Amino acid sequence: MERYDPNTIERKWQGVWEREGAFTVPNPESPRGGDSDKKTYVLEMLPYPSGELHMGHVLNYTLGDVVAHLRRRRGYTVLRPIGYDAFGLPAENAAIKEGRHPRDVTNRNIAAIREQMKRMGWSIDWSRELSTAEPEYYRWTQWLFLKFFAEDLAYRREAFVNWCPNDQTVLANEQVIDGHCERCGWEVEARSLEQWFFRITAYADRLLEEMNLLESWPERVLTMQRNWIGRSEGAEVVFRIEELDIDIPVFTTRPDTLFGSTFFVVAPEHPLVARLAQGTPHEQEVLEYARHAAARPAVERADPEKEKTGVFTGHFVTNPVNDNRLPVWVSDYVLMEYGTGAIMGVPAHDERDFAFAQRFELPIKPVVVPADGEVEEGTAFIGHSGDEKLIDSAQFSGMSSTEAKEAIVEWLESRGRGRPAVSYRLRDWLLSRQRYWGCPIPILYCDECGMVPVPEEDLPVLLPEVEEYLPKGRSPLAAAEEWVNTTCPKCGGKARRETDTMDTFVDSSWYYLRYCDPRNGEAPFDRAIVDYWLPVNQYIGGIEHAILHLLYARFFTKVMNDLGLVDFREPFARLFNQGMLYYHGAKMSKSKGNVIVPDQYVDRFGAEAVRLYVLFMGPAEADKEWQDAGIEGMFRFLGRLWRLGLEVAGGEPNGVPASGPLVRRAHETIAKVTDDIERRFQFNTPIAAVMELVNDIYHAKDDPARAAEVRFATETAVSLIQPYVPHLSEELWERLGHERLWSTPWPEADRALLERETFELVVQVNGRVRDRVEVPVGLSEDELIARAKTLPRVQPYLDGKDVKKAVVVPGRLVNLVV
RNA sequence: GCGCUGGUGGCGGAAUUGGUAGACGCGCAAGGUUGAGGGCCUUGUGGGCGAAUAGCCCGUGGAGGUUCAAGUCCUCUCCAGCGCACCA
Repeated sequence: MERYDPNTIERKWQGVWEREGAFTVPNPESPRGGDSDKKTYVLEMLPYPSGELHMGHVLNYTLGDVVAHLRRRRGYTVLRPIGYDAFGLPAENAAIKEGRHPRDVTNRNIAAIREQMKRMGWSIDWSRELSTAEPEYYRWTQWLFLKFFAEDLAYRREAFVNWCPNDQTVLANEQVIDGHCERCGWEVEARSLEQWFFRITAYADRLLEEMNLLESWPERVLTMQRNWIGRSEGAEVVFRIEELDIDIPVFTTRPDTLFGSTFFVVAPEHPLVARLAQGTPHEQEVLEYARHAAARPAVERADPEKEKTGVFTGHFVTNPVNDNRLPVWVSDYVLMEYGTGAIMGVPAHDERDFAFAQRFELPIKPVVVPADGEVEEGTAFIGHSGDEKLIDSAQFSGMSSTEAKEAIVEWLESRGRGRPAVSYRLRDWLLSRQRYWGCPIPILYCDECGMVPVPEEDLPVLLPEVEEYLPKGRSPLAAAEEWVNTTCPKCGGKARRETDTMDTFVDSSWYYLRYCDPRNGEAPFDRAIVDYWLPVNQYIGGIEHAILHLLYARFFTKVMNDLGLVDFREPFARLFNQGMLYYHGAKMSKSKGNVIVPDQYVDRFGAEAVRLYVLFMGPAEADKEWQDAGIEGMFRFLGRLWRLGLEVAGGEPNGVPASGPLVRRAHETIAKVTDDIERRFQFNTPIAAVMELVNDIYHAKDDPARAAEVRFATETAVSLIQPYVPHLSEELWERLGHERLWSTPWPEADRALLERETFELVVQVNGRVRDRVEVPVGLSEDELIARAKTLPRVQPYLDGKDVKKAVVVPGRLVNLVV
């Protein structure tokens, strides 16, 4: 018999698909009238072309491929594009190392990845392929930036920013992990620099509220985003320094504890620090402390375990609720970036303030007590119920915490000393980078006109050629003098170009829209086409993008909705995070050197054994350990299916309508596979189900009387496994005398055949299984109990005992309680 | 410290609504096919007692509980992974 030769089969069908444009999907003629109920946009996160495709990608794209194939065969028009997140530091670093242009490195990597993807046989519409580093694409990234700029959603300001001394560039907050650069692991410094920001904080509430528009997102991703946004309701309370005639507001979530405030703290970076220190005996000490604190590494400063530090300024603020004078301190446990950069110290009810008060022997004054029970000694009493009672708080004493919050803020508001306020942990998105390989920011600086956006018709602002990519703390673009020096489009005078480039997360915040209309030269996309395809029905990617990419993309979509560019507010209706792959007990990563590249396995077992194995390994969302032996099992199964297919194809095509137990098994398998993929998003169990069917067929295939059954069941197995192994199944389908399985309607389970005439009744005595017996369906409960009692293996347990109770689960079991 | 997710044979895992624990695959063992090996086909394979393909007992990290019935629900606890963590 002809051997199963995956490489020949795979190459053959990949050629056919390409020639026939099997997975190319044109946009609807009139997208506005398109039936969006019959479309599916399946999207996987676009790869960063870092060199090679690894098994994590293989899992990601194979998942999407199964969904796409199934959807197509169920009558949907499926959009399934691919592209490359092509700008970014790794290509630039590789370029520096190899002495080549980042573009060459990137294009070489893209070519390699494309080759690998084609070899895997994914059903991608290659006509929509895009790269974010091509001028045809980044032109529109710049265009969008200008739209944001016009709306004041992109702005420039001097700010303390995260600076990575190794990569010589700034980082967004989201790219700093435990005070270290996400990419290279160096300790991040705080530096005050002029930088570009997107005003994502203006959308904080909508990013929270509009989560309810999402159909199906993992709860943990939503939680992570909620935590990241960190919305806190509270009040702004204005304290006053009489002798300096200045008001300092603070933000607090606990206005009910205002009477317990015994000190006041401002952040070392607070703009009033210098004035507070001026002329006091503490001046030198304060300024020294502020300078020192600002220069401290962020990691060290942010460690809650370390002892609190701080200095007294010599000044006092007046507490607006009781006119108490509170000493003003400077301490680095107060952050300039959150709230107002100043706090009221309430040591009795805040752990951090408690620690500070203990360190500097400041008074601790409890003003809230539990409704019942005792306060633990030596800690701050927080209280979470809201029922806690106020004491020593003037007219508010006796109120519950919840009542007092409202009453005190109201009282303050009536005196102009406070108001309700909301604070967020989320900061504006720092988007400028001092690196070469990114999208240039389309802004000019004119001596006369100031900051001037590049006119739309002058886009794209192309990346200039430079000699040297090595970062030196300023953008390498600054060296391209001819490019930097230009004329002002407003006044015609001298102007200089912005030399920073954009964070690559800007590029990937809208790529899913460009796929809809990738060759549009007039606009980033046609609105009607985008409105037809979006939202993405199923987005698939790694959990590592739970915050960064997904939050940014949601933000971009909301802004574009406000600008009238799109008519939806959330880009991704359903999100799925596949699990991480481990090898030899560790997360696969380049630095650990345990990345598995598919090629070696594709060479030996074919792409389809690899595709099958990544899905068979376990639940798609779970982290899993790659095992070489596992893939051999898949190869064996495919060989088994191959031989079965050839054997059946070589037999008589049987026109007699098939019936029998195998036909029923086939229909049960159809129901299981369809339900598992479509409803349960479970990909491993359908494979097991088809394997079971194949095993059953093997037991019947040598009986000539069952040839029709065997043929039907075999064809069903081939059809059901097609989304997983489209090449092999296509080949067998052809040999079985059919054409184009990829566009053959997905089989439907025959309800009538699923109905059974008998079932196996499980008989338990006192909850323990004692026997099983095949009985007809439709027996009454009493009849089932009677049948159960007569069973010889059950009888000994009933001997001489009364059956006190009998529980019947229809169609399943009888439990006799004695 | 707080939050989330998970813990099932030698291994990866299945068990969908509280109803037969261990599907399917790997590994291992036996038989068949074969000149041999590989491959393929068939059978067996959670643990214990047992000659047994007779039967019984134990068994889903641990301890309790609810229930006729618990891998599944509840309480406590241990372990692992992930997220957050001076955010007022």
